[in-house]
Amino acid sequence: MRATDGPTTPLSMKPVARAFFARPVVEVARDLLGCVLVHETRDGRTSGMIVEAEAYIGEDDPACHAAPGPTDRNEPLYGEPGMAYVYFIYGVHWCFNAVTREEGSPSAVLVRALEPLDGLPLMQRRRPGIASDVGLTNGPGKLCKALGITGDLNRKPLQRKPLVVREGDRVSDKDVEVTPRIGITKSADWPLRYIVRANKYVSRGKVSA
DNA sequence: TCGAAGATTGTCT
DNA sequence: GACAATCTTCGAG
Repeated sequence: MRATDGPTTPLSMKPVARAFFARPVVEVARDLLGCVLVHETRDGRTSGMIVEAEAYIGEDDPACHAAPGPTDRNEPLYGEPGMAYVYFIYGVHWCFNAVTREEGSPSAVLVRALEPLDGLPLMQRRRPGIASDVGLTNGPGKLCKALGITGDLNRKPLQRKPLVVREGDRVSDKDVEVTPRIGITKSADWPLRYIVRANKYVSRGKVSA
């Protein structure tokens, strides 16, 4: 299945090329599954395999931040594909996106969940009280906190440190599941959420008790 | 200048 | 299952 049969480490994987992001956003979202997000800070390195991603399709998508047209906030969406778009939400959480480009349309992929690989102790330090590794990164706000991602990384290229997306093992089509997006009110039924089937690190949106 | 909404999460009932 | 926390952004007046 994944990188369990070799000495593969995130550092031995090469960063994904900028051209990877200069494609239709739905293709990028699907292909990001299995890739590895690596963040290096002075505290150490944390990384995780992307197991859940959502596509936001430019100005024609009511749920996309670009829907109202260009503003100060969504300006990164109109910039170079392959950049980070990090924004603060609900006054509490950071969310990480990768900027893509679909025929000139400002679009992005929201990374919603990771399977932790490197720096587990550091992630746990950043998220005190979380005993299980599953709970560290199974949500967009959670993974940003675990990896130490903040607005400082907004508009930073994802091809070089400190924040890098590296090539991982490609997830086969039969292991990819497509569902409606989570946590939004506009065009919420559009099937633009891509997840690794049966992966326990995938978020569940509104968690039911 | 003011008010409302938001791509979430954790806690309480 | 329901709701509060907390703040940035944007549209309206």
